[in-house]
Amino acid sequence: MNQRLAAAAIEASDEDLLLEHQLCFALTVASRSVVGAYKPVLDKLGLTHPQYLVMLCLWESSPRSVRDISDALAQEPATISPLLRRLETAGYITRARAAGNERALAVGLTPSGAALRQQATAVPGTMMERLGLTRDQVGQLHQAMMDLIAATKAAAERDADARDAAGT
Amino acid sequence: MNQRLAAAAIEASDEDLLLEHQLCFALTVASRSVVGAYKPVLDKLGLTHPQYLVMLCLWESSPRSVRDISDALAQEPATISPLLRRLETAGYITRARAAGNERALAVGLTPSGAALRQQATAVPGTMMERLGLTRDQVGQLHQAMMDLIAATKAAAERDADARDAAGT
DNA sequence: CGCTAATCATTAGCACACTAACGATTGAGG
DNA sequence: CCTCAATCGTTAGTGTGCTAATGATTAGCG
Repeated sequence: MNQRLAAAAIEASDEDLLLEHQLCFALTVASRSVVGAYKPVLDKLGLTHPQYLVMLCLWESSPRSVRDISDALAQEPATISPLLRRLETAGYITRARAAGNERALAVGLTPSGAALRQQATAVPGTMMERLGLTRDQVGQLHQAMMDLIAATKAAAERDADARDAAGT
Repeated sequence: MNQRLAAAAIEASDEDLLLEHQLCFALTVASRSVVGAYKPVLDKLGLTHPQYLVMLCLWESSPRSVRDISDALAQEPATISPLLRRLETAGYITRARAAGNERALAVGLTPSGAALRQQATAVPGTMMERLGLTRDQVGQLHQAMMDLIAATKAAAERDADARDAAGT
């Protein structure tokens, strides 16, 4: 029965290849569009969107390591590293060796970076208003995205398991 | 009344700055994760995800101009241009001057590029299965993304109008 | 205690994605 | 006709984002 459903679900139709039907396409465009909608707002703070996310991260807790930040943002340390360098140049963060662990970095806030939080408090509300979204709508979309992320994670783990089994 | 609702909607709360509450964050992670989930599948076709979208575009209609493709994919021509060069190197597309308009380009499919469509027909179904999504779920998410895109477009137009008014 | 494996951050190399600036071609108005 | 503005594609420059490789440090295990 599950077999039949699965078979039915993956039955290929020519219409499935239409660009306009692709969820992945709609998703990437939505992501780029929403990030783009943040631009005029974040420009006032002198931040790009990825940099804004790093600052949110540090306003919640600091100092923290590069690995810690990269885990929180679901990105590779290699992506975060140059980003932090730019934030340091901008004068918002400090980068020092962690006490008691010379290989880890302690990424902290400068007074300027800490002060920026005050201006940033207005950003989420401004964006909801700009996009004409209610808190409920944001919450529902957020949940839908989290479910999608969980689905990709499950797929990645199945792939990893399959690789392990093959490698055995 | 609308004023009161709007005011209530944008009332800033400290919790709004929590990374975990940001729709934009969930959206970017979801986008990267889903694109990442395509990677093992598209690797078999020798395509990156953006390249896959260009091919979908051309399988629907070709030859077409760079401008036409960039409009269909909601991207800048400057982004598409080097992407097309790589697809040409891969042997999937041709780039020739358009008949009757020497400045436009006619981007077409090679036999190899046209043949690739057969293998690609399995991709959407494979991805639905990989992510454990039904057609209904995909449709609902797709609609939610389209609504979000429309909201950002409306915001961008308001910004443009405001600029025009200021420039007057 | 000492060696080996794991962890941490960075760099290099590739591919997007954007804005701005540029040369080439075309169209539209005088 | 003919100039001038608009359109087309490309390039340059900046900023992500990834994988792979590297050097430095630490931890774990004999």
